[in-house]
Amino acid sequence: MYEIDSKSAQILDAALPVFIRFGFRKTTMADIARAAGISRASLYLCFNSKEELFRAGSLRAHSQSINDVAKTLGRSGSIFDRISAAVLAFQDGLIAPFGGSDNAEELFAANMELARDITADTRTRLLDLLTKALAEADKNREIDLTAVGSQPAALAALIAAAMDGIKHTHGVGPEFERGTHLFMALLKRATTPSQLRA
Amino acid sequence: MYEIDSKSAQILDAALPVFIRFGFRKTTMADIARAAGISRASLYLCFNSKEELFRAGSLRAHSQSINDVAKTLGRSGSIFDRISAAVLAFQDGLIAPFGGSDNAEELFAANMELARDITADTRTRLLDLLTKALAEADKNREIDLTAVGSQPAALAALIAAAMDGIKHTHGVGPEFERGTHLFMALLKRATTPSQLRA
DNA sequence: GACATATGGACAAAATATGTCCAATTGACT
DNA sequence: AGTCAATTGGACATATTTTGTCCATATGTC
Repeated sequence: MYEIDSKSAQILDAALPVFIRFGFRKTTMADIARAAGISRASLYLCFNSKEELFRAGSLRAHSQSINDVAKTLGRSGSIFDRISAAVLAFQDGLIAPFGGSDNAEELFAANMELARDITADTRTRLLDLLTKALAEADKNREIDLTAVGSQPAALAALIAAAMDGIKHTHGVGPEFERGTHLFMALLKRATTPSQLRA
Repeated sequence: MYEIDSKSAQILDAALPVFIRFGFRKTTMADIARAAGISRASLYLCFNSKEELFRAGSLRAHSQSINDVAKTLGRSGSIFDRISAAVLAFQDGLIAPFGGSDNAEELFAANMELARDITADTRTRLLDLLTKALAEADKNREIDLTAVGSQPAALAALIAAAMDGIKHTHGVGPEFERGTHLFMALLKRATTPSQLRA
């Protein structure tokens, strides 16, 4: 749906570490051009402004992450293993690169200012993917949603919300992973069909 | 000799991490004021310009380091153990804080531009301290400089030069420490008075 | 040669930073 | 309450940097 030629992609890849290093505000188009090994004039041939470039970068990162999620959900394995791996992949792609940076906050704020829609769209798509995966697992009797009186979409929303909360309080390190696994274990136990339980 | 009131010191301590994070060029007086928890107006009461502030910071760092060197050389122990510890202390104080930063190069360049004299003075004082320590050890017969046909000042200069070289090629990590120890072992073996040798 | 693409440099306009100033505020001390 | 010194936000002119645009000139590629 979104097309990005290889030149633009190369520029965005070069721009990311620059934004991480300096933050959005202190990063100049000259900084990015230098990092990408091209002239400032050429840079403006691809992106009309720093805002546009940043949006493209955000879109690229979000697209890659949601792509990873779809791919991960499509693998074999139990539904919760796949969801767990997918959610971790999502965080790895979108959050981890900024996690260690002093400028993470400022960059996140810039993203909310300039690319809120992209972030919102991506979240919608994430929920969609989770919902579809849950619905299919429900149909296959791998899980039993009636046991918790819920619908796939509602459960998908809960999972995403819980991930947000865990990320928020536990950070993005290994603690996040542990929290995710625990949450998934709870979810698995709660939705295992009764005839399969011990 | 150089007086710095506690307020200025507090400001400089707050400024250091800011310079490390953004580099000299991208750091603004507003950034520093914010980090120090004071107003920009107050900041200008202490330092008349960013250059002056940077010089004061450089002076502070160099003074602290040379102070550590003097203290370390004054301890008990063999002359080479003391010199080794002193040189490591010098590097730790002056280089290590910047070592990990992406902006180390730019900051070093800024220092050479704005505070070359301070750096040169400090080096002179370092050589002086080393020279005095070596001369005393020579007088005490702990070492025998005639064995290598040298004078304290010349040997001190060699040590400092070697440290520079080791830092330059080995970096500032644990490799620097290893290189330093090896060099000191060589030096010790070479200058041990013959009547004490195996 | 024709063509598309990249470049350095120049440029005005916009945005930021610098350094200075002052009236108002704060808080400690008498 | 009154004095004093220190700190502040905000205004300000100036200087510097950044932006976004343009073009004449390379630098290949077909």
